Amino acid sequence: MNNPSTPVTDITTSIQDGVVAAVKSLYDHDTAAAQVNISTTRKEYEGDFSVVVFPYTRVAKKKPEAIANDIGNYLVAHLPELTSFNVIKGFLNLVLDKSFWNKFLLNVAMQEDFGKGAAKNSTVMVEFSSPNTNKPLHLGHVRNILLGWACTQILEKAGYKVIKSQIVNDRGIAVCKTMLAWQKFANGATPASTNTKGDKFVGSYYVRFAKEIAAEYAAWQDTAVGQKVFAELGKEGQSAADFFKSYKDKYFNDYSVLGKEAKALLLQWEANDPAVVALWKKMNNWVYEGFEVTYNALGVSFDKLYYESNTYLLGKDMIQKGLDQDVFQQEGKRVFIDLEDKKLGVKTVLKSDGTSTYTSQDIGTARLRYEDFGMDKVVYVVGDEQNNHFQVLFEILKQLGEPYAAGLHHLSYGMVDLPTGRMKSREGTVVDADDLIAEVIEEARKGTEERGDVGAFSEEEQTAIIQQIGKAALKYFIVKVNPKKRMVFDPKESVDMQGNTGPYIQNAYVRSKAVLHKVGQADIALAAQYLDIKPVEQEILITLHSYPGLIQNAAEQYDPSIIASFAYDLAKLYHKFYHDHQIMRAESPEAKAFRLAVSQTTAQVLKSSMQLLGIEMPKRM
RNA sequence: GGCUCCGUAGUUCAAUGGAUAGAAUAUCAGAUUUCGGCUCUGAGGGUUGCAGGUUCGAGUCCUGCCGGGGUCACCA
Repeated sequence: MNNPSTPVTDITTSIQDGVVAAVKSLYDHDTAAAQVNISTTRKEYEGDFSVVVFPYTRVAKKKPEAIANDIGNYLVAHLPELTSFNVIKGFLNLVLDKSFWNKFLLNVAMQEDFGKGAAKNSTVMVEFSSPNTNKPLHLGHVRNILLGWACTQILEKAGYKVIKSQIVNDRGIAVCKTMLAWQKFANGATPASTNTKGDKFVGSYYVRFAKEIAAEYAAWQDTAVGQKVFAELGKEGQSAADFFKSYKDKYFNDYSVLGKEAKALLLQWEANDPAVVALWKKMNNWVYEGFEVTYNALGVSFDKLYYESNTYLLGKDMIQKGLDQDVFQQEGKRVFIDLEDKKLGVKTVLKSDGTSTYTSQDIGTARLRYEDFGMDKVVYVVGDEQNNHFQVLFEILKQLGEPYAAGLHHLSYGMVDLPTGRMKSREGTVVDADDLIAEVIEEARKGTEERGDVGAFSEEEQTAIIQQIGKAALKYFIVKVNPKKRMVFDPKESVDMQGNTGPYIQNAYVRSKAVLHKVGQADIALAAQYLDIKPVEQEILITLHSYPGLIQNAAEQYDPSIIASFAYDLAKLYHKFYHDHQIMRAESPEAKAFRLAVSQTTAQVLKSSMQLLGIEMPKRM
């Protein structure tokens, strides 16, 4: 039963196993250890862990209190770590020997890699960020990136081999619109010549195209052709404005001069026209340079990049395989899958001209990834508006019998709203990622200067600390929310330093480090003799004890918010501990040594858990 | 309309089917302070959208409503 990642130390599994044995021995009934309901004892009762015994009333045919007594006696007799128990209703509260906690702290929690799960011999690819090359990153991407990054860190810590990847949407009509606008209106300007960040520079031409075509469209509406179209196709009683609003796409395809040029560019690109491809490469590289700056600011990186320009034609052989296996149906050149029975509708995978779709691309890309890495799990970090797409994709890959099909997961997250409502590009309420990062850092700078407590450091150190604080505020604010929930991002609250925030946790870390710095390292031999563990100290130990299990939970559920709450709880407890107990002038040398060990471990675990969220700890604040 | 996710203090968020639903923030009251701003202590604040059901036990599971989001493309 001894899992290498959780040696003797994981007392909860010992208790669960003990309960299984007790139930077998007392009532001759088999239960699974995982089914044993165990939790930490609530503060108002005596004990460390509690077992809920209600589930055994049926097999024992006794009152819950009697069962709890039976099992309690059995456990105390069989588990040396247990000293006593008490029973309240159906709850069996178990009291552990103080030496258990002492040993746990000194022998287990203090280990450098505490929390690290046993190697799982399983490779998981996490796909996140996955931007378009015609738009700079915004607040929505920030949530995606932070969630994705945190997942990679958590999975790695849990014992998986992790590949960080993104697929760049670098082709298509939108990209051609941007290129066209640059050709027509830039006069050869570059990011360097205009001193503009590359992605912003390119993005501005995408916006420029939208403006130009809107003007073109408006002018066309007054022409004889435009009026004729309205007269012929406009519905009874429909205003010209309403009609032309709904006619926009049709106009782009059938009448627009700019639209025609953009489409011609796309055809040239697909035909590998050297001049077009060269321009495309040049502009995309500007974008990548810009993205790199933002990724660096957020502290994320990737192992493998996929480009849609390389993958958009993939998947045809998979489609053929699916046709051979009768997974897909065909109608002329069009290939589709009928998933009505799964309530997922009918999805086209190849269009009637035989060209690819989003679905076929993703089928091909999944296969390519498997050939590249042989992973058995893939996590797609993508917004919840694509739930249907991924359900269909996963179902198809399953029916095709892909070996990794059982390990596919869509980490679907909700949109980020502003207090004023949804972000809308048309109304200019989109929060730019770079602006946001700059803003939180600026706010951190103001806060730090007001308190004036980094004055002793060099300019360089101050800047580093301020950046760490600002980024922590932003990252923690976003990642503490359960991913699947739509969240409200209040810029004001995001830079708060008080309460349930990143800087608050950083503060606990800095405080514990300062204690160690001032008072010295823990004397382990001396600390081992301290058994009069105080309630707050005990709470810290119980919290630390839960860390490895929570990492596994967070990895299984792909939910970084679990780690965020853990870090906050630990920070809060440490602040309280610091407030309640003397360290330097502790009542005994043993107590002092023990409290230093608590401080040291808390510092290390705070750092470790925040690192899982992509948050750095400053040296001082 | 079909499918799906969400609905918890004023607000933003917690709560492996377990004990009296918790934090933060805002508010109020004290304390402290050169400050209406920083810090500390405390208080109030809830029929967990509604109605049923399952269970020893439901915020959590099931059914039906109500409200909100998303999605129902030969776009990506």
